[in-house]
Amino acid sequence: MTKFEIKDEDYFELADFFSAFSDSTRLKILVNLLKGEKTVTEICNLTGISQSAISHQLTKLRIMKLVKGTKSGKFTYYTLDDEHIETIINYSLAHIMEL
Amino acid sequence: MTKFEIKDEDYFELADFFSAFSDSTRLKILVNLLKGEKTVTEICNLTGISQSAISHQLTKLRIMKLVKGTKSGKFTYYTLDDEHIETIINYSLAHIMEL
DNA sequence: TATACATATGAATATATGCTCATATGTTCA
DNA sequence: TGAACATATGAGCATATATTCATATGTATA
Repeated sequence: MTKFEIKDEDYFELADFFSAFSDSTRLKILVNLLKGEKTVTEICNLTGISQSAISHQLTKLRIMKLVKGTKSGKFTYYTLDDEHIETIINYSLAHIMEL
Repeated sequence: MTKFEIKDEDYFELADFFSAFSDSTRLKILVNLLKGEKTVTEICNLTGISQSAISHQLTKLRIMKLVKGTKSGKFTYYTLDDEHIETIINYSLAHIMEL
């Protein structure tokens, strides 16, 4: 049971948070980053999704503070920037597996 | 760490699952149902959202098997139909409160 | 230095989504 | 029975979203 008051703006913030996980491309990116740091090209190869689409989604994930990108030479190394991602994805994955 | 293989279709299913939580109206409905069974009109009054909008979103939540509606006379009593909802919402709520 | 590689990003487009409005269906009760 | 109430749903509309295509920027290397 939710024990505290949830303000109207909290619902929008919460909806935005869940939106980050509501797209298969972003989920694929996040799941791949669970295994460790990756460059954009590596994520493209692992997912089979175009460079542009991956880059656009990484930008969104960066804005949402879920991933972090570190530039080094011609590469940008991406890592997860939020410790809750793994728990939420694994919990929800276990959930849909039950169905 | 995710220990098993995630199939391509699983990503779409997972994205659909998160989509259920990615709208403030649906979140408001779900949070209100955490407190127990409610009729459509009660949810409208508690949220200040129109009957039509609530009914449309309840239909979506029903299709996604997150809520269940039981007709009795002129009322339809809605309840949560998935034990994971409370955990996921509370965990994510705690998360955004940290920011 | 010229070329290939790595990444980011704007514009255009197609599709999805959520709301309102109107209305249909069914129930209760005076 | 007729009016008020409760809910569901289709159509239309406005907005959001994801992708592709083209291109810009920066780096490495032959």
